[in-house]
Amino acid sequence: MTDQLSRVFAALADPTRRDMVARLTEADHTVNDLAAPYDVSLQAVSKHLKVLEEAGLVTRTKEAQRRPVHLEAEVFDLMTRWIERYRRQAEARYTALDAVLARMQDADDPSTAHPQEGTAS
Amino acid sequence: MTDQLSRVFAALADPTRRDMVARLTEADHTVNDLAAPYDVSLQAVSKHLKVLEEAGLVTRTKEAQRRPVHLEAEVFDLMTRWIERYRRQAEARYTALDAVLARMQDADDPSTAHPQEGTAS
DNA sequence: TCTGTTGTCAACCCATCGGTTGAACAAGGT
DNA sequence: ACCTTGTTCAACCGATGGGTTGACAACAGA
Repeated sequence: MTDQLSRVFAALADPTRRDMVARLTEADHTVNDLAAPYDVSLQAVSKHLKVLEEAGLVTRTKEAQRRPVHLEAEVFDLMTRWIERYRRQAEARYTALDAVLARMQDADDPSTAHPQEGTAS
Repeated sequence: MTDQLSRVFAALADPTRRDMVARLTEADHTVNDLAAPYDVSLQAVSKHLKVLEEAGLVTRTKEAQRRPVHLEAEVFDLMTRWIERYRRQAEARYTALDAVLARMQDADDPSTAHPQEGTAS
């Protein structure tokens, strides 16, 4: 799980981290500030922040002894690009190719099983 | 991690599973079919499929002894809704409030250090 | 300089994840 | 009734994830 896209998805798979991100859209926050609503230790929150940071979702600038956390919204684009790309493709298939697929399944031939690799990056 | 949104994000945090989803946008596939490009066991792929299914990303209809896997693209909306909501919020803040923030920083007064709390759910 | 605040690092615990192998099951084809 | 094909279940393994506690670093203010 080295690529950024994976890290971003993984980061947002946690409800606490999603909530943090949501709150960070309103304003920057210090770690303490950010930790307040959750009933976990400050260290746990610090870990969450580290995950978000490694995903590129937030940055921390050290300002005196407090490190305000700042949201980097551009990373969202990484996800939306991925999602939109495949969603559009899927939708196209469901609408225009509906009848065609039905026919293809009808003509399904196990011997020519074609794993369908395509680009599949 | 019980909510669907978390499950969807977690499911897509794995490159292999993302690749499967990508390929499923082109056409439905059987498990064998789907497993072909990867050099992991068939059982591993079956597990991945289970994860995708529990996230609501795919459905399997038993047809004869093979279980064709079908992509459910609507779940994508769940993510895009979440992402777009907060991205728009973040962007609004970055653009409209840019100057305001700059001025606030300028007038920065240590005694009124204002952690910027706002509503902070 | 001593103290309090803010945050991180380190070690540990337990649950989950992604992978394996081996066995089982279910539905055709012959 | 077989055997083959397609797929899943079960048990296990090492790595990772989210949580804890305890110690420590860095700076502000007295």
